Amino acid sequence: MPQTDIARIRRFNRAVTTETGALDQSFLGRGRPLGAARVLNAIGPEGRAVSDIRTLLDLDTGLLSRLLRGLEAEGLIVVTEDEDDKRRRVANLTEAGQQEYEAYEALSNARAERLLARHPHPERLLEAMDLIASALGRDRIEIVETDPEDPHAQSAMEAYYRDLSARLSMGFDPAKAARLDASDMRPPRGTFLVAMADGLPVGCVGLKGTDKGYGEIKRLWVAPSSRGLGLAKRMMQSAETHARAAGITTLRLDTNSVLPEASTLYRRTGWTEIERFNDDPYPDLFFEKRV
Amino acid sequence: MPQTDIARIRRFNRAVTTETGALDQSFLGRGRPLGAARVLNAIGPEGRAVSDIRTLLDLDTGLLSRLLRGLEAEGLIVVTEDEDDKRRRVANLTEAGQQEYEAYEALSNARAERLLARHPHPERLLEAMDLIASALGRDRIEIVETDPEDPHAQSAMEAYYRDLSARLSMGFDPAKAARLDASDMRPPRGTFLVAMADGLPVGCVGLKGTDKGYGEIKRLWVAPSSRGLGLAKRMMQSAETHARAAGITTLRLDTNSVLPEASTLYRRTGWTEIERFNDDPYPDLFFEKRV
DNA sequence: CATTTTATCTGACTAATGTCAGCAAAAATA
DNA sequence: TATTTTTGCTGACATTAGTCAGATAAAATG
Repeated sequence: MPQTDIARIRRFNRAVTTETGALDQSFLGRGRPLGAARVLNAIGPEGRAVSDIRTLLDLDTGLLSRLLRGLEAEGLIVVTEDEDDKRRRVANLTEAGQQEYEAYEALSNARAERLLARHPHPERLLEAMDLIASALGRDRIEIVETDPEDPHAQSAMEAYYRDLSARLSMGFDPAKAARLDASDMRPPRGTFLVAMADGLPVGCVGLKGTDKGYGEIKRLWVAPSSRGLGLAKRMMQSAETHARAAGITTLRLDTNSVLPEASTLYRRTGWTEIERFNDDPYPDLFFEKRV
Repeated sequence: MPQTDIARIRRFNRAVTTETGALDQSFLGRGRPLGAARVLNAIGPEGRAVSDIRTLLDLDTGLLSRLLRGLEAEGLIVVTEDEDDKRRRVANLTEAGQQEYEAYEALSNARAERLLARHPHPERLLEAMDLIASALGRDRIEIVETDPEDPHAQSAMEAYYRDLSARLSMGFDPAKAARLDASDMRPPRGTFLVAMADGLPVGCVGLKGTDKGYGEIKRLWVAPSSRGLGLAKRMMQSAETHARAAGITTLRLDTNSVLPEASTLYRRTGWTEIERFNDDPYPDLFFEKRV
């Protein structure tokens, strides 16, 4: 690796560690050791099981137990038995705990906000952050089955439509197509898969069940920050597995030649081009695959 | 700030803290507490004054003193008196210390290298890192007087030429122009200023002394990652100050209309367009300013 | 139902980090 | 030259973080 590349990464590391160091300092300003602050943050307004906190923060059982005891003594949390499994315990914020939690939130939001506010191109900065977050967490992208009307699924689809209308020169009316087939992309007929990276959607694909003897793949999308990581392939494989499980033997899809990456992917993964099989105005390429 | 922007920044923060946490873990693998490892790293192959280490790592005098004692006992460093100021002390790595230092370097380089290697667009990743490092450290950009043949100055100028030939459609031969006026951009006739952000050059400008009754501004460049921060303006102001100090009363410069940001800046900061005053083929706009 | 596993807690430590007062030598300043 | 400031060291502590070996109760397993 060239010397300057190393220097650039080093500079990034220094900048980022100073920044997180400064945030930690400001957290300490609230008079609580960092460990306790982190636990409070991990619990969050929804509450969280003790075992989850442990895996999340990678803490020793003893250490965590004592930190929880401390927060309890401060009156910030209550730890109660889990009803389903009485070995497990769940931590929840009290009224006072909520306030403390929000104070910490405000501290980090303020830093984030200041950073964005003083930057000439906030969106560029956010995109750079997305890119790096994806690069660092590439093996942490999870593909999860989601209801097509779930907010994450919706926001992924909206991004897909934005991308599409940016690439297609002709006008494009997403709202119409969107509502039409939501019900066909739910089990048991079909499914909708969202790729989640650390809580944010970075990709999606829909499997639509039909009565015409074949299933359809719809809305394959990958966020710009996560492209080139083979995510589309992973999602397609997952969709095919779901199709087989749903008893579908033939899959079809349509796409547009302004998205050459897509057709390349299809050709490389066993799809064959076929004649137009619908009268949708947007696509101009049609594929089929037996699964 | 919109909810999703916050989520994006949060995701970035999580990704980055897990990454630095993992690096810290791998540092711990060398059997030395983090504090000591950090001190060893701060000393570096060139050695460093104890007081500098203290401000760099923000350590208590007592704590640092003990950490140094520990490293000394391990035979990794020697701490000697500063010759100029006998109160101060300077830490230097021993043979064994160099080896340990390099082992730590190798650990972080390996992480950096792996990150770059597995990314589909390493250059995009590095640019994103530069952007973020600049955004985080924007008040840490320093303008320093540098010899035009210094490596930092050279690499800034090379970047300038790359930028220029990318924008100019016609061919461009930097080597010729480059060598010509290096000696005119040294005190007392002129100067060369480099904007340094945490050890890396992110901008430059040259002030060239001539015998024609005016000085010339040359090679104004700002790295893409640092654009929009008002750096060009700061560098120009600094160059003008140097010009006044060198007894120059009139400044001239040439530029090209393919760089509209540049001419806008000049017009806004008191420069007036004049007739062509040289026969250089590349520029097509000429400015003058009294200082 | 006996045994094993899981989830959590407690006590007893060790290691690491952080803080503070006081000291001594050298340098800077009045 | 007397005084103040700077630099770094040491000792004495306090706090935080991390580890480990039981102990207990509930759930899972055979």
